[in-house]
Amino acid sequence: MSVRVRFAPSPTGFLHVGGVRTALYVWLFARHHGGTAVLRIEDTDTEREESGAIEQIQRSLDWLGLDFDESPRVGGPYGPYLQSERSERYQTVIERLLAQGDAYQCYQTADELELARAEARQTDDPALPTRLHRDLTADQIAAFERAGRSAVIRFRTPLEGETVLDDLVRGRVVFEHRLLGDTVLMRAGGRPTYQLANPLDDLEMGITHVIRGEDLLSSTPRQKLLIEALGGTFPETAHLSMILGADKKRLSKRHGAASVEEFRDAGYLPEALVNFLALCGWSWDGETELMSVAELIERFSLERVNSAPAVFDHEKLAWMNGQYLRGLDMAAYTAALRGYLADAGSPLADAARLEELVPLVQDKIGTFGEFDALVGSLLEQREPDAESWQKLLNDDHAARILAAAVTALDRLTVFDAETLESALRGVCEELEMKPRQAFGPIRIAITGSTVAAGLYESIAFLGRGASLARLKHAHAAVTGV
RNA sequence: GCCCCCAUCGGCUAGCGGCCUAGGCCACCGCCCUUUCACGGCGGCUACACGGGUUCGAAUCCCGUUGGGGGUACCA
Repeated sequence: MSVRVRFAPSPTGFLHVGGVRTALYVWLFARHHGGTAVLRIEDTDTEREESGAIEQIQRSLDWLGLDFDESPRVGGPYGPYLQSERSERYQTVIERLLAQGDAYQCYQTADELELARAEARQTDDPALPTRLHRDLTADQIAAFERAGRSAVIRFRTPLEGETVLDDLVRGRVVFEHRLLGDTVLMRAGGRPTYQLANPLDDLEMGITHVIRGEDLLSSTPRQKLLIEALGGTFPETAHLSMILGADKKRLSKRHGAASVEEFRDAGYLPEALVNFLALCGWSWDGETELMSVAELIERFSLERVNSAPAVFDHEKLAWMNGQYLRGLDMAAYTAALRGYLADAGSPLADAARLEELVPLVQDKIGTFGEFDALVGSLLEQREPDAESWQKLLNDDHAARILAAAVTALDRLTVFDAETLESALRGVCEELEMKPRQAFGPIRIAITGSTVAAGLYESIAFLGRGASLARLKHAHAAVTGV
């Protein structure tokens, strides 16, 4: 049987790293097995839905290169892929469950429920409050209806026995039925809950493997029972551990979880994020770190997914991004950089000589976000970094050095990095100074900062006129003229 | 409270009874390279949560404790 897996986010906001990791594993699993990756949007809770969230999720997946075979956008044979458009199916199933006696109306008010829950805390039957209306007589139902109460539909969970789950990453997990409670399948307003829509859609969409976060592990037995009541076979499951923040707390939207788009905006490459996330909870041989998407697809397996939670390691991601950046050829680097700058709204995106700067920065920066600080001043005239400039002004040798540099560079007819190097080394000899000492003021004069790309290359890029102008400007500032 | 999951260096992890005086990567600390910052190279630091078993032998299996996480919604 062909593998069919799904990623089923709810549109409550942006896609964060935990969600993406799940999406990635789902996608890798599908691709590895030559199966089908489905994207389904679980928008059963209109209250929590955020407008634009679906588009944002789709955009993030696109950026990462996770193409889903069936989705709200591209459609597919099992659509619609928006739960809000599948209402009649849920209604049909509810009627069937009611007729079978596997579901029933529950008329409890919120207050009654809360009271019952408070009382139940003292007993050894925590699920009791959920089944108070499980055996209502026809008269009682009629009375509630006459009183104008509306009912939710609950699943009649077996009171005895247990459900065993053989999870692909967690192994055997056993749940006692008496602790499960009677799940609400349909809200009073007639809209389904996740507990109904999710497993039912999995069944109807022919999903073979459910790959999702561990936060959904405890709802699994209820879903399995429901599917079995419907005569269906519950899919295999793989529950992934949570991704934690530096404080070991679960990463979530309200807990410092970065959205995919934040990584894009910070200058990360999608390939790097994918590689990194793949390794966040999975490993191939424990040694190999850098893997292309094709390699990930070939090597990915649920068996090698780690069951322990993982702390999101920003440092390592940054390192990995640098590895990817350094591996790009000049054309690809330029294109990616230009794209990044354009997205960031930087005027440098249109710079004609952008490509010439690639050799100056490629080995130095870990994200495109660092590009501007390093060489931005070579592309446009800017105010120097205040701290660096102060350092220049405080340097007793600055005036001599800058004067000598102006003289030396003024003589040059060829203005390439090599010529500049020998000329500047000549300056050092003339002044009897170490390059370390002499180049500081020159760098600040040229780039406006103590931290910059290679000095000779920077000067060469700037060109004779601009370089001399900057050196003279700095000289004037230092001598107070 | 109750239920479920998890537990190897600071972080990500390898390890599925002897190959482990525990390997790789990131970070960190030295040194080298060097025009700053980086990159790169070399070296170093540091871990099997604890207590009981099982076994000739345990990081690896079992039980307990502790700690962390998740769930306990007419959220997903």
